[in-house]
Amino acid sequence: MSDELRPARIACLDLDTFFVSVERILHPELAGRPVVVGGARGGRGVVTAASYEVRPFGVRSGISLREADRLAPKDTVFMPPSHGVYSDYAHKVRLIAQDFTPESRVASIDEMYLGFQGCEELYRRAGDVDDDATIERVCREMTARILRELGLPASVGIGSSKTIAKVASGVAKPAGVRLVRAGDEAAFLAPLPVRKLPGIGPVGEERLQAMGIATLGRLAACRVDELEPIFGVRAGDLVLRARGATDASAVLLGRERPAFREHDPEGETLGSISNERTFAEDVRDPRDVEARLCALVERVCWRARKRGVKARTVTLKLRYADFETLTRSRSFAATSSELDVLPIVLALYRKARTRSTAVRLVGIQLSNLHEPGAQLELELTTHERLHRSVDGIRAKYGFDAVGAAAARRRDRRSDSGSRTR
DNA sequence: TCTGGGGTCCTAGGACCC
DNA sequence: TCTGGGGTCCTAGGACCC
Repeated sequence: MSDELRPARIACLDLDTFFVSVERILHPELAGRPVVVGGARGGRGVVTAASYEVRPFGVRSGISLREADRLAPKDTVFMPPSHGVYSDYAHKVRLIAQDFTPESRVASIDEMYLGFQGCEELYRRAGDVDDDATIERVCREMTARILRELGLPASVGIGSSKTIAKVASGVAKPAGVRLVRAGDEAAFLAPLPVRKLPGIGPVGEERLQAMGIATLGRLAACRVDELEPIFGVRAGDLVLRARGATDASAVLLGRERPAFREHDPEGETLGSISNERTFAEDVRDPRDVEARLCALVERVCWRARKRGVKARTVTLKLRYADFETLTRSRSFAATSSELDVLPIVLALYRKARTRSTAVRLVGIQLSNLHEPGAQLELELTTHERLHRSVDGIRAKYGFDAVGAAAARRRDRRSDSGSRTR
């Protein structure tokens, strides 16, 4: 069979309860104990990862920490996430995976796709006649090595498209490998609930439920025009994928997630940069809110400069205590300086904050990003010179080492006197 | 279920231009 | 004499993913 006709062989490598697994490496005494990563017990956030020990009690990622506290056994350990450490481990996993195939795409911190078409000869042993079984064996060797060298359990799904591989990896958990052979896709998907298909979330699930469609088999039998009112232009794609079709992205593995993209050769989209913060307690005083906005603007602008991009649009996000959420955005000449962005953000905020209700969350997003051409030293504005020196210090000591927001944080700490050295 | 934080992509109306 | 059509940008909101 030629390369064009041979069905793609794609593996989805997914780390099991990744954040929990890393915490257990750092804190071996957590092994076998119920663990929730997300924040302090009863805090304001949500669960980002729950160990298998607490799942039978209904604790899963996405539920509030308060709810998790109510459901979980008393000896459950709650801990805040340490994202920097998780990134380090994710990187080590990627290096191991790349030993097995040169074709890989990072999908998120704990998930990647691997292409195996064309590798079969490399891995075939004497007597091997079944290439699917060969790749399945290789994937088991890969997860065994990740467990042995890093201590991280992982699962793998193998199929003819990213969708099939992804769904199969979910079925394989925990610590399993699930192969779906070419031709078996529709039968594999049919009994699964619609929610298992990437692209169908809580809203889509509910709307399908209202139409009496609960399984992917039923969805696969739908006509596209029946689903267009619900899913719009995505209807056709969803039906095809529910039928197990191999989409165009399957062979090429698609693009990397823009969050992990270095830059964009075509120059059409560079994604966005955002930071948002839910306050430990709702904030009523507008000046306090403005101080938090200032810190967020500083942070996103710093990240933009690190990436070497300038933004043409800023979006303010405001969530009141009663959860009413609004966004306000403004476009302007491309910049990556908080000295340009902050006045715009403050004007947006003062206009948008029409209620006296306390504020729960603020967020800042930079979008409409552009890569400026190389600049001569002489062309740098005063602002840009200032940022260069500040960012140089941050490169050594981190974001919080210097800056207006950092100064205010230090003030607050010494004011409260709660911090001792 | 009193609901995080980082993203992507889609929709839809209005402005503005040709 | 109230009237076109297409293209593109801006703005606001929402679904979804991990």
